[in-house]
Amino acid sequence: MAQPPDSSKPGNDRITLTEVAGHAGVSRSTVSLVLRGSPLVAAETRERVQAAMAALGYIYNRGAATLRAARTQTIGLLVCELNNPFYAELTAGVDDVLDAEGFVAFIANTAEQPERQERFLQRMREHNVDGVILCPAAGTPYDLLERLDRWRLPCVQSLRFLSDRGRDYAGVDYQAGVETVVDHLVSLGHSRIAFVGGMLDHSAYAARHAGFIAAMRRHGLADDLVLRCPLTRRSGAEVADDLLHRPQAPTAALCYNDVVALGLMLGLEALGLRAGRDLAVTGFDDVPEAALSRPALTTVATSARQIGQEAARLLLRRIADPQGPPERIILPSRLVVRQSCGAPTHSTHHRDLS
Amino acid sequence: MAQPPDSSKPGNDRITLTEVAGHAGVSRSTVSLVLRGSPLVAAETRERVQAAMAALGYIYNRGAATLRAARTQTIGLLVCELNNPFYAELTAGVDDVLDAEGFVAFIANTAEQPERQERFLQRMREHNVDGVILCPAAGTPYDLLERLDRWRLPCVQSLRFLSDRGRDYAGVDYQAGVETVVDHLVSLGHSRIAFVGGMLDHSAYAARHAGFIAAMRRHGLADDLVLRCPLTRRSGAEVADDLLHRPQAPTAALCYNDVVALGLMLGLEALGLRAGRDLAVTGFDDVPEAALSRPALTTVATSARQIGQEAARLLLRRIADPQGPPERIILPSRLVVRQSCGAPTHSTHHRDLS
DNA sequence: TTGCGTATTTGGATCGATCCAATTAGCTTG
DNA sequence: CAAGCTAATTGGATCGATCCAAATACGCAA
Repeated sequence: MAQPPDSSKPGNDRITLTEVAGHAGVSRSTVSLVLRGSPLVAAETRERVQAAMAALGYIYNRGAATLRAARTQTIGLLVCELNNPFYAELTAGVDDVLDAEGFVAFIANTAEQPERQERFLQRMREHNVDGVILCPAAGTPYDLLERLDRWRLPCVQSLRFLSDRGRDYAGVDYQAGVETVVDHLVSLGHSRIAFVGGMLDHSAYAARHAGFIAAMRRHGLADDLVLRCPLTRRSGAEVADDLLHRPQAPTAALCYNDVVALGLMLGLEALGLRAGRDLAVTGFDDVPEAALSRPALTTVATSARQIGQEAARLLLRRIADPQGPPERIILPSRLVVRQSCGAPTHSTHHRDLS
Repeated sequence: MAQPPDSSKPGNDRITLTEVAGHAGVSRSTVSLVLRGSPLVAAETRERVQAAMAALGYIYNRGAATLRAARTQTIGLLVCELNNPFYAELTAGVDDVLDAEGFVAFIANTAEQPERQERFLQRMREHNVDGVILCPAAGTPYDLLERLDRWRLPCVQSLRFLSDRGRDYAGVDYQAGVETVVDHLVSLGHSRIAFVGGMLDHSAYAARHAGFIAAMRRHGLADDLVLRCPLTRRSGAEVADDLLHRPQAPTAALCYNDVVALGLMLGLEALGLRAGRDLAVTGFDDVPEAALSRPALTTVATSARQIGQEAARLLLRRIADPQGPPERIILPSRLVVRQSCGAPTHSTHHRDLS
């Protein structure tokens, strides 16, 4: 209460490069070279400088460096729904790669709101990030990519894209994944298959829908049973009744993702029905709970963490070489057959655990 | 191939404050004042400057500002397992509050590795963050907090703490939560209750364990049935057999968190047993899948997002006033009774959905 | 000894903002 | 009308690093 708050002036005691230089008996410039690992400086000098840095507790001031140099070793990561475990896993993958390269990421949850996304991008520019990884929010204006170009801000799109022509992208082959599911359902004897879920328009929806259409046509089946609904358990459950009480009720429901599929299964149960017996149900993503539900959910596994890693690698490459050829990395997905599609399985005791 | 790459020099075309000043016909200093919303500048001038900024597409260079001013409007967020949906939700909460205040967060996944945590903290210092939110990795050396003090780096601990004496903290009342569960189990007639799960030592484990001990003693029951195991579904499942084949087998298992509880239920099933009938099982966290399992899991709901918001609010307050009194925010938890503890419930059709 | 190439080190200018003391403009008021 | 006051604006120094051209040291051949 009586102590003067003078001593708390922020940052007044920070060691600078000049002080390190004084302590080591060399010039500022030499210390700077050591800092950046230049081969120009003699081994003996380097050691002396490093000792001085350690002795004084020197902390590199990246902000000061940024003012003169071009790079900040910093990127922005914009995801559309951070609370979705899938994106959390992706973020962890990004972090894996960045950590190894000495980069750090600003995180932002755009919550599917383009204006929030826009605000965050401006903020990233103010902070001078070297680039961004972007999962574009639904409704993102189409000129965003050109604006990023004009800003000279390297960008890797992930999971979704506004346009991937001539641009870096890391994602999953949604279309092939959905086609595999259709093929599997058809092989089990289904011909009336519904595509369920997905409300917002973006490339990830378009790709899955295209996969559905393509596979159904390939098998000569009707491809017009498409029910759009929000990606929540609740709406998945609500769709059950609607689905079964139409003139030509489907015998299988291929859901946009696991969340909707799990909801649909609950909805069936509430009607006294059972997935896999009364209606084949499949999901997409292979979230942990998919293995856990009863019946366990047939779904498509996508490796979120790996996608994050690839996206980060692509961005670092793009930052290092802005002129290089664009790359698209499309990871395969994998069909995981469980009980919800009614396929014969061997034993309920051999469930996969995490 | 033949075009000169000269035009791609990064950042050579960035508009500076001086150029804005020229365009608006005022001095650098005035523009700077406008930028910081100073009341000193006349309304007419302010508008002229703002128009100039808009016309030229000026982007504030926070790095340059940081060099002179104290603040970066930047914080670090260190979580111990980002892939856990709980932490993802927390991160989203932090982002909510920061976004509103114009701050951004660096994210890092320490993956429970103290050395990774340390590396990241150094990096944060280099980037001159105004403060950090820390969920300390298990095994963090106890002097970390004092070092943070010495560095004058404001820190809010969240979910776990090394020490909360005289320090800011935002978390959940784990102890009370566990006690509520014990009370509930006892009210259902259980007296042999096991505490299952948790391998690493940190405050979040200690608090839950203390809650177990306290409540069991209060009821005059034996408190020595404690099984430690990693927090995965698999180890939860593996524990089932061990649990039931001991001399005085428990009739209830209070699990460290939902993941272990869900695993344990699968383990029971593999033995031909059923949670809620052969063994009461409870969890902690109320992750989405808890409502979804069969039987649905009795658990304790903690509001991750809200904790993130509170942690961010605390940190912003601390940054604004480094000398202010420390605050501890302990959010209550809420018992959610479902079927896995064998309590009578009304109908299986009234399941909560997300 | 001189000249020259290579290896190492250095000082001054610079990046783009903020801080601060000083200046100018515009009004009152005695 | 000069003095005094407030409101608004300004230029120079500064933060802590990097860049770059120039200086220095050293070894070796002519």
